Amino acid sequence: MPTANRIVTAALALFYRNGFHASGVDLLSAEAGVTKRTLYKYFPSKDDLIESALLLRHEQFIGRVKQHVLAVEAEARPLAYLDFIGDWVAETEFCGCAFINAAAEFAAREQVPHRLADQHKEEIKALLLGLCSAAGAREPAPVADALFLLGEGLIVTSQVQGCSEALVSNAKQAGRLLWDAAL
Amino acid sequence: MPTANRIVTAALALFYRNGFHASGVDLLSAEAGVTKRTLYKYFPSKDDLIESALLLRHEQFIGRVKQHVLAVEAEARPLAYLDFIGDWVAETEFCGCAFINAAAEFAAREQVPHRLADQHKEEIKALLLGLCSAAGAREPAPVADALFLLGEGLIVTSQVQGCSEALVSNAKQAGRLLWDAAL
DNA sequence: ACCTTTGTACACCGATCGGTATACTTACGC
DNA sequence: GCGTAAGTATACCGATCGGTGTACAAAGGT
Repeated sequence: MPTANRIVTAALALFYRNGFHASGVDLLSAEAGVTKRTLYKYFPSKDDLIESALLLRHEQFIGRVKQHVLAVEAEARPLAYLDFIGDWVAETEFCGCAFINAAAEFAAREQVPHRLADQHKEEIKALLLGLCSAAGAREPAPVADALFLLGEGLIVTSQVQGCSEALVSNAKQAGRLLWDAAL
Repeated sequence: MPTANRIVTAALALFYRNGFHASGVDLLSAEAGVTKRTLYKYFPSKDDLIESALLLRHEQFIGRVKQHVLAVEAEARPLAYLDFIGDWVAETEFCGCAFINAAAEFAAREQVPHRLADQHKEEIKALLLGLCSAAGAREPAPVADALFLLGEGLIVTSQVQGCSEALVSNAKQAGRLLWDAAL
């Protein structure tokens, strides 16, 4: 694995687990198994590393969710999105959504991490809208938004309180009810 | 206003606007109009100040939501919760939920701010469950969870992407549909 | 009148922050 | 075999971090 990728991968993991401000460059380089000097050869500042880590996360995440929803027939894809979120929040390494965390730590909308979070969520919403439309919703936008919001709620609640099977199940049930009403 | 209250109020505002790690003690004391020395007379450490600020926030927030939902008849209270969230996220000073932000910055569950966030959300969920029960839901728990998740989704999405009228409206519509189905 | 409390002003502490300089090793291409 | 690029090791930079020591001004209670 090329050095730059090793660095950004390790950085993403540490940022995700530890937070952005709380992860110092010394720790980042140690975690990547490289010298601070090497890290700065590839990423001219910590801000650049944060940006690269979030871009990597975006690609990874979008890939995972697409792979999951495209594995089922078109009519089931909107609800498969909630299934995906439900599986994700149950993972032991789950630490919330990296982009929500970024928006929380970089509160100003103009800050790069916050803007990346905005774009990431926009892409997820667009994907979900397409799925709802293709699955035959009469009005795709309202149900796509509703499913998205249930997913976001599941993400942050699992982050704050830990994953609860009952909550995941209730979220899916609500999603099913909303989806059936949207056909 | 007593000095300690001035400090914790200013601290809460700054933490909420700026984040916890990003708000230094020098800035905190300046914002409170008080010397760093005075700040440390009332709060032996920054961690203590964070804890006090979050406790204040909890009291304020629970008070506001109760006041809002109790202003309408019992049958309308579950949906009035979503109305409250919808109004809140549209405020210009809105910076997300202070407790979700705290859980994001203090990722480990054992950290005090994260634990306070857990307790805060638990209290909100209990309140909502009571409202759903009193309003005549056949099974209060699933619909209470669903309304809660829609609210949490609305909070984080408005934080990341800014408040959108369409999104708020879609959240309320989904809530109405879920609530009608729960009677 | 006096003493205690409350707060100010400000210099200071060690540690850590993001980031850099210098000198050295290693490996690979031509 | 030699030059160049990649990476290491380590010491260092100024700034800021959370937190403290000290000396002094005001104000209130008795």
